[in-house]
Amino acid sequence: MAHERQKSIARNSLLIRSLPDHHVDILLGQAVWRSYERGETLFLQEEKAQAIHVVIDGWVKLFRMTPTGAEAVVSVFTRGESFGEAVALKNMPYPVSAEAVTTCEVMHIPSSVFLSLMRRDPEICISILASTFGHLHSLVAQLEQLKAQTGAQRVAEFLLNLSDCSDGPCEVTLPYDKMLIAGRLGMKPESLSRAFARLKDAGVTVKRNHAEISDIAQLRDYAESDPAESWSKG
Amino acid sequence: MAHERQKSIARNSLLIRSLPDHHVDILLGQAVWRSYERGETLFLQEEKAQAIHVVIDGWVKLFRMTPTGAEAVVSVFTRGESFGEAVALKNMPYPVSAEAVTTCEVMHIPSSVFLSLMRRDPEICISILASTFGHLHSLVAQLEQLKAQTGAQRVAEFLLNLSDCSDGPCEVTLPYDKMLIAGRLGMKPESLSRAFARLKDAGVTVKRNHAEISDIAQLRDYAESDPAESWSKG
DNA sequence: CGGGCGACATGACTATGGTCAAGTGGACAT
DNA sequence: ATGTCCACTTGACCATAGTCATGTCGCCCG
Repeated sequence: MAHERQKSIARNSLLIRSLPDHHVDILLGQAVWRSYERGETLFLQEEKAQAIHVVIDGWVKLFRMTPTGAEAVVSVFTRGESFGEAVALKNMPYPVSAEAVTTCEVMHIPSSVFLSLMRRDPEICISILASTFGHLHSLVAQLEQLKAQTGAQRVAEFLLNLSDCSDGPCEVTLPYDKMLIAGRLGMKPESLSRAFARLKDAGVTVKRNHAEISDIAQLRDYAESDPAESWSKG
Repeated sequence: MAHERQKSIARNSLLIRSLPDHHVDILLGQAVWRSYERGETLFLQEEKAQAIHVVIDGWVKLFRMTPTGAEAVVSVFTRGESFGEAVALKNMPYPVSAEAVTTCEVMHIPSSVFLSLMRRDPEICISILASTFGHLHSLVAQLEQLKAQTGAQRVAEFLLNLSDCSDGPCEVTLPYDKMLIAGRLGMKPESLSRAFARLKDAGVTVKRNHAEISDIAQLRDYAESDPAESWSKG
């Protein structure tokens, strides 16, 4: 059963916030609300999708198991973010598995509910397309990063995304453990450690799950500089 | 103006093929048909999207320019494939640029046409979501490949995707030049050369734009084997 | 026919990042 | 307190792939 706090987070999610109130009430009313413990599975790759998922609290990761058993993290979602839209509405098998990274609360909207609302009001499609586009865009950005940046630069961007200020010094808290951050950024934990070490030159100090950035602008320069130039003199 | 051959390719595209005939006729009737020369730009990153694009013939690449000027190829489309669906319907700026890789023909469907049809028949949303899901899926697959496979393995998968037979020997023609293949697979042309050289051990011979595979199954084994094991013994 | 250009191949060198192995240090339970 | 577990760090080593330089081949153009 949903408390008001949970419903309000759901209302503000990218997926739902632009819908008219009477539709939102129907969606929230028919949704399934669940808690997951750290490590619990939400669904597995190849499973048939039957719901759209909205994270209310905590963190959830999407990942793929490669044929050789290695795990590739595709994305990590938190409060207000949703996933599975396109898959659920087509009743297709998930291309990824989902697992709770921390204790978390998730709202599941059965795709049938969404589908019947869509028939009544096509505007809802646009909401879904908007979130789906968001995912598309973030995957494209990840691809660009993997192809064009070094590990340390990807870590720099990761920190920049966490920080809310736009210049000067800043502090950020790492939202989940470093093993997962490494996975999300396409590297091994050892490499992440070394990337953090390198970022010391760019004014970043990391202690526990806390990072201090001495100058946001400097870090941004580092993240976007050409890997070829200016490193030798490190 | 569209010939019948062009219209028939459009009808068979993933985006359009599941729509009812009377809608398809409207879409094809209002589409803009254009030819592009090799190197010509279809649209630029950050430009506002106003149409959905369907490739009728030739090859089109989507790519991003990084802040440092490097180019990251996101995908390469050919006959029957469409792109820009989610972006166009939200009137958002393209996250990528598009360029003709060969001389090609492209059909542009103004998003207004799609939107008005959607209001009449919500089923159309599902078609759009289906193509969008396809793109999402292929990006996820690319991410997994980049994170979990070596260059030579990615080349092997690329060849496997081109081949239509499922075992035994096989010949494939490289669909566009090696510089672009390298970009698509996230490597430099030099590395692609070396990757092809390595694949000789896996039974692949490349001459010009023609590749001979002595045994599809063997190549598949190579593509999915664990990078860590079995390589030292070259 | 010869010159030049661009795609592609190859060699030498370097750097990024994966692997393995040995630590450190915090959290938690007994 | 003390031991154990696990995340994390660090060092040594090596494979992969980027960079730079050079060389070859095919092609277009005069």
